[in-house]
Amino acid sequence: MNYETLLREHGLKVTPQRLGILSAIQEEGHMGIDDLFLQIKKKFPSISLATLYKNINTMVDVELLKEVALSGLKSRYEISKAAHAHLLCEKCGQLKDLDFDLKDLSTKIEYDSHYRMKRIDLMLSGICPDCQQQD
Amino acid sequence: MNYETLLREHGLKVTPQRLGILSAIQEEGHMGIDDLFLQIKKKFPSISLATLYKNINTMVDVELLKEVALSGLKSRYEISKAAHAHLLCEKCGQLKDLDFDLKDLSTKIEYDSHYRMKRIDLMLSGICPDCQQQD
DNA sequence: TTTGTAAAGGATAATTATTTTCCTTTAAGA
DNA sequence: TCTTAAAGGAAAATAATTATCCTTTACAAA
Repeated sequence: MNYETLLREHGLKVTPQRLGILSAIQEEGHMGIDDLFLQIKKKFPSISLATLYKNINTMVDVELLKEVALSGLKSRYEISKAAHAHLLCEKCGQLKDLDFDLKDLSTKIEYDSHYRMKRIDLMLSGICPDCQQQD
Repeated sequence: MNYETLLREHGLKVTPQRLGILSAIQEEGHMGIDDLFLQIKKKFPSISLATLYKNINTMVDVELLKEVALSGLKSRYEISKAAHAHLLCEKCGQLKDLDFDLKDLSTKIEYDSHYRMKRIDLMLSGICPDCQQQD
């Protein structure tokens, strides 16, 4: 994926920090602010947490990133893509994408409810196979 | 609904503040901390915000309440019931239950993924019919 | 290229959100 | 009634996020 193009397409300036943020998120799939800050500091030791927050917010605003809200935990962020489901392990915190297309469901509920639908999120949470072993 | 029984069944003491919190949530369907605090102050002007937080947390811990996480907004809380979907209006903030049973879907994904599933949430968001008019 | 400028970065302060502490009060079982 | 562990309230402490202000930089127009 070309992050420079991605940023420009969303009307944002290309900066080294932004490129670093995007590649870190892409590499992990999803990241929370704190992990992201630790990760990004490896490449940019002087980056400010405020810069990270500002960039996350602007990228969410232009819908380059999507915030995944989790109950009881801080949000994670992912690079926007077609609506899909998420699977969270409540023990180890790993968040995975599920290959489950939500478009048809969204369209159906849009039709039934008369809402102009913007977004659909399906979140499953439980204990992953690895963590089940450890009990 | 009998809130005294509900509290006792979850091993919690019955207090006037807790009864007030539960009936406020039930009346509205879902509430965030701040609205809940305003509402509950009508009946208990001296209630502390810390008390509200503590009660919400304990009731979530014993699964009497469920936290509904929303991206970009503070969480809402609802009284636990069978897994159902939610519909949020991004403009007016109203959150509604959708009569959409998620059990079968959860069971299927549990089987496919080998996770021990604890929870499933389906959240749709968009603009409600009323707010569409106002544009 | 150079240059002008709006936007981005970094440090810090400020604000907002949530939790903890500590003392008083109360629910509920003995 | 008592007893006591838990709950309430006020305030302080901590965590999370945003705003401010000055410096630096991306980038487009000359």
